[in-house]
Amino acid sequence: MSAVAPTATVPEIRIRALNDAPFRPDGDFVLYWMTAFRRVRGNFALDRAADLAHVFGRPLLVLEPLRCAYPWAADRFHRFILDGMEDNRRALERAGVTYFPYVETSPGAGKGLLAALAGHACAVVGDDWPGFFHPRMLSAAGSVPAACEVVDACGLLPLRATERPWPSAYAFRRMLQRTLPKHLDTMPAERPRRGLPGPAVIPRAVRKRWPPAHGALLSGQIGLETLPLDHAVGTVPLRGGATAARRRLREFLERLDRYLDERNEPEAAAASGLSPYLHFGHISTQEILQALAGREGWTPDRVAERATGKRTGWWGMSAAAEAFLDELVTWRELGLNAAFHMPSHQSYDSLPGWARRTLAEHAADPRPNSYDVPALEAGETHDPLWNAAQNQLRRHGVMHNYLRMLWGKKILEWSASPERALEVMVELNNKYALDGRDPNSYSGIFWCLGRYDRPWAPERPIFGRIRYMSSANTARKFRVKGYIAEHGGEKGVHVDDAVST
DNA sequence: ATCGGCTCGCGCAA
DNA sequence: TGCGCGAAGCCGAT
Repeated sequence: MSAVAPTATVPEIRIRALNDAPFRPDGDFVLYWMTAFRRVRGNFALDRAADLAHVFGRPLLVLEPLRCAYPWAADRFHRFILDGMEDNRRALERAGVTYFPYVETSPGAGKGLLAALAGHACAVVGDDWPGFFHPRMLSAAGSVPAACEVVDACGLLPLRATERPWPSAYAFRRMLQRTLPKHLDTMPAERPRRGLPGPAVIPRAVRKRWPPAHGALLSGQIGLETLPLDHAVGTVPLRGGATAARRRLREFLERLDRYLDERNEPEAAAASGLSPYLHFGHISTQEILQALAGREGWTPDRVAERATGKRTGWWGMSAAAEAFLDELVTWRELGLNAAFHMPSHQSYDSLPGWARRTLAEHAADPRPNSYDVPALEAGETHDPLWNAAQNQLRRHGVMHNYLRMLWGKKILEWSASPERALEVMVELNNKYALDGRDPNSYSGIFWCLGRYDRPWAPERPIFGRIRYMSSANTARKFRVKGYIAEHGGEKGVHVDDAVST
């Protein structure tokens, strides 16, 4: 099927057919079903849909749906996604592409919309994403009445460029250094293709049953009170969408030199803060790499010949840029690799053998401190640094990178079993973190339990040979007083937060 | 302040 | 088969 399809701009390896239905050249439009890469720039899936629309001489219709009944659905995620939808609405309007934002108003209301539109389409193109509910959703989507394919716009390395899960960042990095160069010269488009026929006509019956979301909902003039969400989780004072992502990227690059020495300092705003935007697909790795390249005067021919697996020296950029790229590319795509190749990556059994063994040997150790979920959730433990980190997560939807590790280690220490610790981490992270439910969130959580890590001595209670971390040592190594003052206790609540609840 | 040792499994060189 | 090496650690010795 893809033999008749043009692949001028999108590499074949990123395209996957979900069924063997033939293209329908006399369809009314090509449908792009946007669910993971919620952006118009740097999006191979949108590029592919636009290529097909061009070939068939038909309009492109972009459907961006938002369900309300997925696990942990809550105001903060809805608001963040809606911000992005408003950006997409504007950008597609400028490009002359028809945009259909759909926001479910009751659980399951959106069921049937994709199939109904597919019935009129030359082809359906969707987002190939290995995390959360996507794999199951995509395998069901193959039954729509049209040719349906999904495109991998996850990162620099196509998911299908590897054939197995990697056990360590070091080995994965060495593979990347060998493999990435041949993928760096194919970049997605910087803006949606112009000049396609249009507008696409959405059938009346479809508009009637699934009315497009009101502009005032996207722009925030209408609130989320009427939607069936967990309103108790609250919103966060962070704007979503591609425009905010781009602004954040520019700010980050202005202070990139601080990244090297200060990214682990809880009180320094040295980290990129891009994780929520990457999670919802509001910005692409390629756009970030291009911005770095511009700042560093870098071109792909600067990469080293030898693949050593070392963290620095391969890209041929400044030390700070390379440290950031190791997060953005090595660690992020390592998480995607796990999600893609290990359907069990969210289950305890996917931990390495040595980790499960040592944790099992200490499963019966007494737990001097233990807290139930409500106490943890509210940040009411004996540990002020941990409480501050948890409060930051609950109120802001993000947590400082270094403290995120400590946060997980303490949950292991305070839980009745490592399996229970995993459940609690997943619950709190997915409930409150904007980048929760991301493959990277899972690799971060599993790292706390030994994934991608090695055993450490001495063998300790509860942890066994799992790497141990303590709040006392963290306080010794970094400045944390201001962080605790800012996020600890009731007076840490900001005006923004008070407004949001 | 800095250093080594602790411990396991991998991937590569031999 | 051996060996070097690893997301951010910890602890005690110097």
